[in-house]
Amino acid sequence: MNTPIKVLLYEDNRDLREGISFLLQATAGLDLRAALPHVNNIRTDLAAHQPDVVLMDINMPGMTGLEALPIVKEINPNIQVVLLTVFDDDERIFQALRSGASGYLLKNTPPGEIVQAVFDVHKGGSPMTSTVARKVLQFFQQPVKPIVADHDLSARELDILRGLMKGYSYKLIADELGISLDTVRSHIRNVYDKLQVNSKTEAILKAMKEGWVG
Amino acid sequence: MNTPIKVLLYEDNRDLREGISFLLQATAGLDLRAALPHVNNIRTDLAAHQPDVVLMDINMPGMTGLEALPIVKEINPNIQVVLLTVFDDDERIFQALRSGASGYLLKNTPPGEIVQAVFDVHKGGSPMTSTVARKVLQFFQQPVKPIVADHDLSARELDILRGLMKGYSYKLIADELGISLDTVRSHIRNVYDKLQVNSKTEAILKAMKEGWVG
DNA sequence: CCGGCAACCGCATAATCATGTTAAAGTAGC
DNA sequence: GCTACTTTAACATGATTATGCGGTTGCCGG
Repeated sequence: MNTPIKVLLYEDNRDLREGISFLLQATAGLDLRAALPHVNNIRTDLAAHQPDVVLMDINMPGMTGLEALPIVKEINPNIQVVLLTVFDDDERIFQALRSGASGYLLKNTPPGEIVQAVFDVHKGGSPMTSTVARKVLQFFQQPVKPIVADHDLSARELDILRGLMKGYSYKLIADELGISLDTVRSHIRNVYDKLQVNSKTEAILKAMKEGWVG
Repeated sequence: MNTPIKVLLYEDNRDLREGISFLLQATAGLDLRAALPHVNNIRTDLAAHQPDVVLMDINMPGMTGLEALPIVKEINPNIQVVLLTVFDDDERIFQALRSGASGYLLKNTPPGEIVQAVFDVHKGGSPMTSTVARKVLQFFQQPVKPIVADHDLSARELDILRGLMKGYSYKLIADELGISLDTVRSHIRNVYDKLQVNSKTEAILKAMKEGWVG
């Protein structure tokens, strides 16, 4: 990999922009194509500079980095975008990640690591401030839903419900569990009572919305 | 934060275990309580050492780190667990994250960073090898489903399907759309054909799985 | 020991659903 | 104009589901 990495920087704060620019320029292997104060001409910028990596502040006058991100990924999904921001609220982070950001650094990140991050994303990594990473992880762990509440369903009744949620007919469920069709009916009746519904569909929808099972 | 961080290390490979142990012991601010070759007595280990951070290999004789992880989080969710492994397959990673791992390092991580990772998790971060981080991010981005494709369902057919997904009966759907019961049947028939299913439940489940639910 | 509950089973009836067949009116494209 | 597809609709039959009203076993805790 001898060709330098083409970088585009967006940052409205002049001091910061020039500071980071200086570092990027001074780093071997990087080719800073432009350092711009706003992202309003993102399309022409991209066309003109064909960057490999875009470093982008979120909060800028005019279009924000969050708005520009989908445009970048739409034009060329191979461009790696690293967001640079002072905000670490969940909403912004997840929106950024969903839109295709490859990295998310807080502005208190040491300059050296910002440079490192450029190399990181370019070789397939995802530089993240540790607090951001933690938030992402918590997203996976949260499936420990707060409300495992009521249920009231017995083990067998859950078996039956799971059957329903697989799209099975009563007969199939009966076969699967090795019990009689009438018994399945029996259980289903009780499930309906407890869930306060009166059809297969409602039961399934409720079960899914409620989270438990499946 | 003056009290040292209490660390527990699990690693079956002797050389590695002793290498990491040495580093941890030599680091100010860390208190390596034990370095064990297997995780089979995890409960008593935890009780005896009250660690703040657990470094754990995944592949060990007897119980694996992946199996031990939920036990650790169950006993004390405040214990930060960092997994240390040679595997980077999606399955393992996501299982680990779901089970409550706070960090996930590949074994080619430089020893110095492993030590750094201990401090990281302890102060709320989530050290991750960059390739792992990337996989995690891709998880968020994938909702940009490859195919919004086929459907093939007409506008009216979608109306009917939405009715089903609200748990409505044919009759209710007919009323809602101001058409006859038989017409609803007609549409449903076509929906079933196009979705390759043959029951309300299957149609709903398929519709949800296919994503265009809302 | 007994009452309560989970799990099992049966029979019966009405409602709903699945499916076949057929067909008219409208819209769109060739 | 002809073809294709959507939307509407009717009639019919069998399958499945929803409910009602019974039962018999066990097991558990008071």
